[in-house]
Amino acid sequence: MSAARALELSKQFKAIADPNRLRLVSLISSSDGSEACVCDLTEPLGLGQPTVSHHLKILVDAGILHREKRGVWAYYSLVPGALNTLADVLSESR
Amino acid sequence: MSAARALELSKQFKAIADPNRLRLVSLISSSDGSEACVCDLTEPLGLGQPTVSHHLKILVDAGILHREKRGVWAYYSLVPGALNTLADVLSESR
DNA sequence: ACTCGATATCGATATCTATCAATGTTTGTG
DNA sequence: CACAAACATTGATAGATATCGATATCGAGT
Repeated sequence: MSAARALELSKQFKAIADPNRLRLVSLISSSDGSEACVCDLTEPLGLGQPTVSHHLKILVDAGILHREKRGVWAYYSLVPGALNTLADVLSESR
Repeated sequence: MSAARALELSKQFKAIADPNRLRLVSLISSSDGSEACVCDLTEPLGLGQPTVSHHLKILVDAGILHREKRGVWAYYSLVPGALNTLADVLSESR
């Protein structure tokens, strides 16, 4: 694996290598319609709103979540295939 | 996903969420006999021996690598199934 | 236009992390 | 036993990160 490829992948793995962000991804994927807004996510995580927004931004910047603003609410959903790419990397190194 | 489970998984994801450690796993898995000693890993990574030992320890502590001392050399290999578990977690959240 | 509610951004801080130089430990060899 | 090689550990430091409080932005309704 090239250093460049490793750096690229590590950015995505870093994004999910946090307990609260893992729970965010899990909560969103199991939400109704596979999307959720920030207000639905602060309470189950026990974190403040700015902190949740911060984590969501990291996941969006890493290409793992998609953000769609509808009215006052921001809806977050999984980017199709993003996690599969990471899963494949791990599966290939068995 | 429970907070405890998320914390447990995040420790393993943190272990591989580093470009040098991703390359270590890749190098080891593609090595002859699927194992490598520290002396084989410092040069391709361009890191010092203590730094490589540090990264390997993190991967061992996370349950991703196995360490076997034979003579003066320490041979590192993948723990069977460890990466598959992580891959499955990602696949389940599609 | 004004206000309110939802979300994002900013600033600060405490904690963690990666790296290296130096040193310690262990194993094989003469 | 002394020495050398492979590896681990320690100490120090610079950089990254998580969290929070305060503030800014943005859209909806009155």
